[in-house]
Amino acid sequence: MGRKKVEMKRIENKSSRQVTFSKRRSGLIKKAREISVLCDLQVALLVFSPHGRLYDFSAGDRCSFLLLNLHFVPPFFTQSINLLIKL
Amino acid sequence: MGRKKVEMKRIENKSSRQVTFSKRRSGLIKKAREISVLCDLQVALLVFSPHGRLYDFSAGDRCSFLLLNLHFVPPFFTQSINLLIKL
DNA sequence: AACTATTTATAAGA
DNA sequence: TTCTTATAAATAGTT
Repeated sequence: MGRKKVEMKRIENKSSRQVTFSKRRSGLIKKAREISVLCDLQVALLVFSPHGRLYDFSAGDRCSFLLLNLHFVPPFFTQSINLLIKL
Repeated sequence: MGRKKVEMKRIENKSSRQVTFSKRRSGLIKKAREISVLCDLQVALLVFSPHGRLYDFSAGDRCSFLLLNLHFVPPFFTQSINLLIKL
């Protein structure tokens, strides 16, 4: 959709990538909210940066979660854990 | 989009609701994958039934999570906890 | 499970 | 960066 069909690969230009993210994020959140309302479900949407940091979290109007992002110090445990608690 | 504009409220007819869920779920997962690829992000999508059971989990091709859904017996702890671990 | 008339999302451009 | 608009894509109702 849009003036041209876009190729499905990483957008190399940083500002274009940022613009696309900003536009598509709203669209994605809108659609998540819609399916949530229409189909009587709760939807959580989690977006992470390439390095695993939580970048965005959206749960829709009818959906409440508490998200705890726990970081651990390497080398004992290099992963991060996200604790998602339904309220 | 479609033959008519739909009102944003719960679809009461169960089979229509199921059909809409099936159609829109694929669309939502597709869009989550697209933003993930285009913007170089990892996206996790969690869908829960009205009573909090995990119904669907999707993380896209480039995104690996391990999701543990822990249930607790009431009345001591009535909530469920979802442990989302980045791999 | 397909089709297709329409609505909706969005890539470029202003 | 916010608004516009041409076009691609999603999907509601139908077959």
